[in-house]
Amino acid sequence: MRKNGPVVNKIRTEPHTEPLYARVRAELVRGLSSGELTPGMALPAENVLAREMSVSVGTVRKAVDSLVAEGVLTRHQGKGTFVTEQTPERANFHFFRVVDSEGARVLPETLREGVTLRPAGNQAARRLKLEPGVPVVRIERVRAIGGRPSILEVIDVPADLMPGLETESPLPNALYPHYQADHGVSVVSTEDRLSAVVAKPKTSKALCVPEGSPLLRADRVALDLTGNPVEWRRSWFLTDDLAYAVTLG
Amino acid sequence: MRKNGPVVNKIRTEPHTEPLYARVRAELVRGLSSGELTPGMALPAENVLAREMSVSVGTVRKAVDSLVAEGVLTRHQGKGTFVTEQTPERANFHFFRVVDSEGARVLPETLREGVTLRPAGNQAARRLKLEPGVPVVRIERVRAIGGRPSILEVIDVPADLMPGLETESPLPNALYPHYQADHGVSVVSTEDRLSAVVAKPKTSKALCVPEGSPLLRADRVALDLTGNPVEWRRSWFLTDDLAYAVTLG
DNA sequence: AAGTGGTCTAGACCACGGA
DNA sequence: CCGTGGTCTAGACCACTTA
Repeated sequence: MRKNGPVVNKIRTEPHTEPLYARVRAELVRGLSSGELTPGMALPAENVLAREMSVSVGTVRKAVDSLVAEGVLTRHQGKGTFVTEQTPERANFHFFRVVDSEGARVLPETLREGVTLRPAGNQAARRLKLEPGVPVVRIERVRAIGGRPSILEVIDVPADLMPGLETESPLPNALYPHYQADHGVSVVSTEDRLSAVVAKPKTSKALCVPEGSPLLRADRVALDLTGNPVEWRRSWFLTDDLAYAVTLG
Repeated sequence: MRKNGPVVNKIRTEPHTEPLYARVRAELVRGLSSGELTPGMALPAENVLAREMSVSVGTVRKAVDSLVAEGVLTRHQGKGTFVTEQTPERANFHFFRVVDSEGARVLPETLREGVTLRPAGNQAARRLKLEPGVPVVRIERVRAIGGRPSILEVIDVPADLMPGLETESPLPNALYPHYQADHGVSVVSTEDRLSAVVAKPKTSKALCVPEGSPLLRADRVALDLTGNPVEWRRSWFLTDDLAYAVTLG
């Protein structure tokens, strides 16, 4: 440390300006959104970033820390920092919170699936922040747990966000890795609203249960790094042997 | 910085030892669990803690950061760092995730309540990590949203953890602040398992709905800072006009 | 003005991974 | 061996609160 070091930050001029690490973070987010930084790719080393942006390593670390905490970046000591790749494992671990009666995680398999292109309904438009009537890709799937049909999913995705998605059936089991790998769309968070409903003709048929059976309904919007909605999904769960696990804190 | 500064950490001897900030954190947690640090109390200033523990301020900050992130501590610039007080607002915001059909948060009021002392059932014992038969306080409440009975709660709490709780009826609307203020028990996280069930005689009567109506059931264990279970709660929600909101990410 | 947390720097050393 | 992230320090300055 210099003896009489004011040291720094002639850069910062006005008061009430945002912290430097926020700018570094914003710059990283820009790279991530623009496609300069793609999933699986290594970031420049922290000292390199620090030099390029004329800030100290500690400031870069603080910016990277926040993105690591959000799951967007992943650090590997000795190797580097990487853009998190949405693997099926990660998608299932983070975004598919179904457990059996003992509390152990379970994984689904797809039984049937249909993909169509259609205009957005009013509700879809509102949840996806689109104009009603804009084309969306609708995916309908029946998924099984341990061989038993247990989940019906009806998914709407803005068609312009993932062109050609409607031609890609059969889709893989986990959709978020597919969105990312084939369409450059990374889901980083979801907002779910859960309620209990009774099976109506359509759901009862899909899940092979009598009409009137209780089902857990999840109404979910998936968001990307910038908070843009990228998917609207309604799921009906047969929770005889299953539960939807969440932790708050 | 000294010219040739190895500087530090003669303290640390063995390899593979835990980081210093983890020890600082552990020390803070110890103070919190032991009651030296009580809710609402200000911590010693960061530079004081640093001097006392013979570490640098940055290391203290890192330890405090993690506890702030968990909601255990709260920083106020210019004033100090405080042990988070479980206010009804905070409890409702963090741990009561019910929204109306527009997605706006709603608050419940208690309609009826009964408190009894009884031996722990097998399931309660397993969820609370107790021996079966150990005394627990059971709280049963019917809660209303907008005047309509909407939630039935059956709550078991280890009696030795909160002596005299069974005599404190009527209990306040939010229980976690009460646990903390009157019994020194701070809930910092919960684990919920959600499923859909149909109303049985007891629940249908409590919520004034026909038997067979679909209800959202939440099976929750509340944990303190050290991960100890302190409450087991089963709630039945009438989700005609409500939903249970969660965000994943 | 004094005391607190908030930001930022510069530089040391450690632990890990790969050539 | 070298480059990477991980930990830690010492010290400066800023922003906010309180007296």
